[in-house]
Amino acid sequence: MTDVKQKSVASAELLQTADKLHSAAIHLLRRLRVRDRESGVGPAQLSALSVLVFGGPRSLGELADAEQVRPPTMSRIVSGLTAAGLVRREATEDGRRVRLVATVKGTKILWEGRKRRVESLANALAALDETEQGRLRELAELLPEIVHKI
Amino acid sequence: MTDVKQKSVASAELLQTADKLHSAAIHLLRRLRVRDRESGVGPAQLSALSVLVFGGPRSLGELADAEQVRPPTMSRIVSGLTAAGLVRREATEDGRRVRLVATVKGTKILWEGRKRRVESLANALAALDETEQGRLRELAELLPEIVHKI
DNA sequence: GAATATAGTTAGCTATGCTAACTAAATCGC
DNA sequence: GCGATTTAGTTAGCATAGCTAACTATATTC
Repeated sequence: MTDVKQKSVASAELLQTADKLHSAAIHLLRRLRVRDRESGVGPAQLSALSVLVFGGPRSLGELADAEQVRPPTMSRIVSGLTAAGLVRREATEDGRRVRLVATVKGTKILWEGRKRRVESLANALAALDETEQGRLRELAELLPEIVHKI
Repeated sequence: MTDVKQKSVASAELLQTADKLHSAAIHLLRRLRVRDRESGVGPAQLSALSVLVFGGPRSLGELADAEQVRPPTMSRIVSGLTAAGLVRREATEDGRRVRLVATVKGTKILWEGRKRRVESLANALAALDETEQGRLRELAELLPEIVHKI
């Protein structure tokens, strides 16, 4: 194993933690993508749609911020969503802004995908004991905060 | 909020957990991708490279399985890695198979990326108390098992 | 009212997923 | 031992998703 100089001291464990989270995130998404593909909606579209469904209507720029992508990227994601009839663009008083709203169809599709995901994950969780399930639930609560701070 | 019929009973909490993990994974990767881009190596390439560096040499098919992608996808990822001089293709006794080996340069680049990631994540973790840091470390151990079972 | 700032879109590049169809090598069956 | 089948990998072609640069249109500022 190559010897690498470290600036920080406490990094041996954090290094492993970071790598495991990174790797787990990659593989988790790959697994869930298989199920998500059944909806015919891409992962980025699904994630953006979920913000609109659970967080309510907002402008394209706000949605781009929430999803941590650039406006042109979100513009194209939204184009796909509107073409699929999952999101509606509404005009606002400010003629430059749009208000993006999830349609009934979009809301329904999102809930169905959510159901498929939890079925997949419930399968995996069934093999864990209750203590581990509880810890996983804690992690799910903790992660958004951490991600927000990166 | 739309009313959706549920097949399973215990899903209320699992539903939330699944969704939060999904969302956290998406946003974690988006954040870390910013740092990973400094290496000039894409996320899929980086992940495949990490398997070769930490798991040792293997064939393209094995690598595709490990990364849960189809052979053609892995074939292209490996092409990028070899073009960048990070991975070497070696012949085996079986003329159909290739042995993929991380080069010294590839190993070095991976370690540098790992360092950048942990610096980003250490920053985020600094805002957590030690109890939470410990729990996070435990969960990072748990995640790969779970992902494997999905 | 002209200059500037802000919100989104369009164009064009790269990377990464997929399936279908192909090549080449190994193995099986007779 | 030789044709048929199986296996490993590649190539071609399509879609999604990231980005920057450059553009349009609307608001705001001076």
